[in-house]
Amino acid sequence: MSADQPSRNPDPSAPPHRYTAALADAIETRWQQRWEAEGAFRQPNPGEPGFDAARPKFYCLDMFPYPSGAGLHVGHPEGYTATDIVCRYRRMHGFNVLHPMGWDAFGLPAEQYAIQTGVHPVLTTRRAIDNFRRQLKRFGFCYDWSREFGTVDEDYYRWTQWIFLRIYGSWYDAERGRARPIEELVREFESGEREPCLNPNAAEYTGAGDIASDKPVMPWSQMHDDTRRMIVDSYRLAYVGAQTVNWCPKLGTALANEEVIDGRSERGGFPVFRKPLRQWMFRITAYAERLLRGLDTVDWPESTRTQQAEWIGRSDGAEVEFEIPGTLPLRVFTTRPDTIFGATYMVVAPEHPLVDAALDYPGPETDVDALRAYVQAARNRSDVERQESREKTGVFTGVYVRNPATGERIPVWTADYVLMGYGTGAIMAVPGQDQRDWDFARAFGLPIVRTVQPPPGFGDEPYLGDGPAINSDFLDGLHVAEAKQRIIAWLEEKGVGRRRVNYRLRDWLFSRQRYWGEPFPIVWDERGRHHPVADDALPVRLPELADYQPVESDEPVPLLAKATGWLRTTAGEAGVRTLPPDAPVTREANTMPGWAGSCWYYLRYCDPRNAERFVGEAAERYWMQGTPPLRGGSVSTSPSAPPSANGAGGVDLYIGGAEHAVLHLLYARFWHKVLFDLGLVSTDEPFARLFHQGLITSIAFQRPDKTLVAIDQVDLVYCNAIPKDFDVGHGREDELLQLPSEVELAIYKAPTLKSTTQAEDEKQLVTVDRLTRAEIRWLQQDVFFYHESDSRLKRVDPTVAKMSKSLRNVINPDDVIAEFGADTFRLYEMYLGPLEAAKPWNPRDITGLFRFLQRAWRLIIDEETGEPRLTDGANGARSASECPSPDSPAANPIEKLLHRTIAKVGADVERLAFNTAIAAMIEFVNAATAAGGLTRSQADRFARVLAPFAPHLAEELWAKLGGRGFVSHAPWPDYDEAMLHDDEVEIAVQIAGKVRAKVVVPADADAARIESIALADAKVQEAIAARPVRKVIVVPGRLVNIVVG
RNA sequence: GGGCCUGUGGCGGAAUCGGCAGACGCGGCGGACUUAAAAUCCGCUUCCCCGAAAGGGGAGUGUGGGUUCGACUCCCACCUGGCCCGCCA
Repeated sequence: MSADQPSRNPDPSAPPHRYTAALADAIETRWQQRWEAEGAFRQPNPGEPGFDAARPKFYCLDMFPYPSGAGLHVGHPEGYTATDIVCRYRRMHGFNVLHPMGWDAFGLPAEQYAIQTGVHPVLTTRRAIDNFRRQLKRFGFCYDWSREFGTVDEDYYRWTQWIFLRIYGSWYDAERGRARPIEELVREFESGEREPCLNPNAAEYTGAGDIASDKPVMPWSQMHDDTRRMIVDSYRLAYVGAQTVNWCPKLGTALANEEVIDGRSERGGFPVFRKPLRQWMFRITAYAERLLRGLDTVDWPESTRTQQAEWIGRSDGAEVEFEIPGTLPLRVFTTRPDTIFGATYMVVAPEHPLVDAALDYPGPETDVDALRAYVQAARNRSDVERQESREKTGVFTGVYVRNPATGERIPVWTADYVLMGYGTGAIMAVPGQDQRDWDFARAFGLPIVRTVQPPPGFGDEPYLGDGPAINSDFLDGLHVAEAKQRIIAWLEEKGVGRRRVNYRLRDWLFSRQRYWGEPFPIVWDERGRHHPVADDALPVRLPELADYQPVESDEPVPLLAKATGWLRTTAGEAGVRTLPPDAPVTREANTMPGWAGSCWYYLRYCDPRNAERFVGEAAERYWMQGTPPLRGGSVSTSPSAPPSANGAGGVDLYIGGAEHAVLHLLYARFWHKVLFDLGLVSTDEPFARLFHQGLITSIAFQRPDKTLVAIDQVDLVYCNAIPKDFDVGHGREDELLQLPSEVELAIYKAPTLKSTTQAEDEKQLVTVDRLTRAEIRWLQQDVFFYHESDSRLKRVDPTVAKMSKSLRNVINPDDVIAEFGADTFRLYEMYLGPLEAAKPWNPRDITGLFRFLQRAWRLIIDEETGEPRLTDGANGARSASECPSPDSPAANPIEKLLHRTIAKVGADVERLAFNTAIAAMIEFVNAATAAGGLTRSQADRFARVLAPFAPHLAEELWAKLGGRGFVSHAPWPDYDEAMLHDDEVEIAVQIAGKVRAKVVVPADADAARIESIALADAKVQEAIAARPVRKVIVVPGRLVNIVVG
């Protein structure tokens, strides 16, 4: 703690052993050193010395941080404190606890920072990690730091690359519903068991709709090697595909849609083009159904499961073929095949092959110039731009198809509201039952036929609801669900359609043109074919690069292409066995995206130093599945062995932000399922229980027009003395504050983000009587003002806002720890409110938790001597003689309350309700203080209850009380169930729903007895006032409700 | 446009299964201690009305309806604030 930091209680006259910030700092750093020196939280693995197989396991994971140069913000310790409390609590219950921490350190921000400052990301990342580690250790979190690693460590990304190769070397067997090694596919082709044709389920081939149905022209053995390769590659779970991206030549990189504004880059304003780019893709779509179904097996927040399900976006419908005379049919996907009789025209995406065909071989009605102009304009527009305007645009292609249901010839249009990336890139337009089709038909004068009868009085708009079919031949009268079944059966019978499930999920674009990421373990030969680097040649190290400025180019050039010495090598040098050693090769110069490292880090924590395997089998099984370690050597896991029997399990508790609800959690599940299918991990899902901590927000101020005011941009004033019915003129911008004439304002700068008690010269706004100079305090209402630039005083309202640099409302955890200590910080964040809720940081409130720790300390420790001050057990008893044996308790209310506190805190920790657990401890300390103190046994047990929350203070108390070892290792105290119940309870008596009296009844009284006691009560009789009693409801232990006539 | 969440004193929040609304903390007010202040300790603190006080009465969990002996809690509609997804056929 630096000397100029403010600290609590600087008063030298305070007792020498008061719990001050300085004492907290001394206690906390001392215990942190002892924990570290003695390896207090080191958790051995099965088979290691000190491992206790008799204990149950608990794997509790935090989302590891991206170590930015800015250091921790207050959101990090929120989730980390929560898991820390649960881990400490479970450890005290005798669990083997795996509680690791590491660094998600590859990624864009470090690289951007390097570009700006010229400092290499290796250095900035190392510095940021050191700072994060220092900050986290200062919180006293019980991580097993011996398991720490970063995703940038060669020992780690070596295995990230290894897993990539496993995915690359796998295909998804749709019949068996799981991934298998690619060699098994090749064997099936060789044996003739499987027809050697392109993968019919490959997204990159289904768009056009034709290739997939091609039958093989020759057996596998006679195929050219390149043909075989193309077929095999079409099955790989990692494949090279062409994806249209936003390409910015000036920045030399592809940009996300969010980074492109009006066709220019958000940063720099450089032009951006849509360009197909050769990219590594993951066939995550193969897992769509598994990823969807798995959501039912995990204990996750409902909202997150819903979000993932919607992201996957399953829709059930049909694929229908519309005949085009003289060529292949146009295939569409629809969720409403029942409306096919109302399909009056077709629309294809501007990128659809049919459009190109129409341009190359225009029909008599094709307006080639208009079509070409429209298509070019549409293709160059980004998705974002396409969505900006809902105005329907489009051009007729000149092509007609035949509606298989009506037999009618209907026109094919192209329009950019149809997307090439979904379904088949073509739709049948049914304006009668679809808003978009309706709008389009209206705009271009196309016919509208209703095929579902709308309810009477329905307006001039498409009808999306249920109703009997009309104008639909044999479907007429059927409701939607039944009509769907009937028409699908009909389509299948006619051979022009089939039932089909479609997913919104797209394949995962996995390569970036950046420097600061994992290199791919792939090389390209001279003929442009990819080859894997052999497992034993890993890692493919990220080359040193002095210049990581983006490459300015019209053609995509990944940054690693600058490392020419690294880039061009030979197969032997690169460790590629599928080519002769002297064959020249070019390394894959793309890098993996930031998500890669976080897809499997939870597995590495189980066994982070393993040099032979990405995670040891026994360790993985023990921590992920809970299966006891197997004796007598290794288990055979042939890659093709079926997945282990149940596959249930995963990380027991995973806490992190909801911003990862979809991407990280979906990507990690995908990798995990591939590893599971290959028999490399033992569970089907990685995270059994997931929880999101809420965002910690801060304050900002809002002008009447709702614009936000940064807290230091204006001269803020804090006031709690405005008369409550005083109108401060909120409504008009230019209205000045007008106070009654006898009042003048004394205005001081407000200490908005510091605790008010520390502010000495930063006085609050007060109102002063002009005659007497006396301070006037009317009421308890917070009113805030600021000086506008014209120096007029105006009112602003405090509001909740995200912490941001621009609003100057960011809290630095280091400052808070310096002022109060880590234990207070931990308690404060946990006391703020429910863990999952968004909560505003209010510096004013921190002091309450600090005072609680002070009272807890003073309850047990004499502030003069620093030694325990304990009572003989008569505390709270009516008299010492009534309480013969110290903690026995019947007559000792503090003992009873302690039992209840132990029970309450334990139950609350289990349900992650830390705020109410802390409230219970505060109540206990207050009651015990009032009662005069605790016995040694009570103090001992209380220290253990406090330990998960304020571990440093608890260790200090424990040591002073003569406890052995660490309180962190002490068992959680027991409670006596009998102590939780009173002999007598006070229950409320309601007359007609209003509480009119309270009566005391024996706790075990039955309903009839309670009723008679209640009715006998004088107040009750008075309230009934001789009205007839209609009914009496008795809820034992709660209340009596008397219904009168 | 769709989906999800949210709304309780001056503030953060509590009420775990439909059963005494406001636990606990902050802030505020009053008191003790002190030359004084800070710190600490004690008491009061949802609002309104009556009362010197003890006490009594009424209202009350965003708004309006409903179910129920009883609703912060369940149902319907609406409003506020927030988050997510968006022409997904």
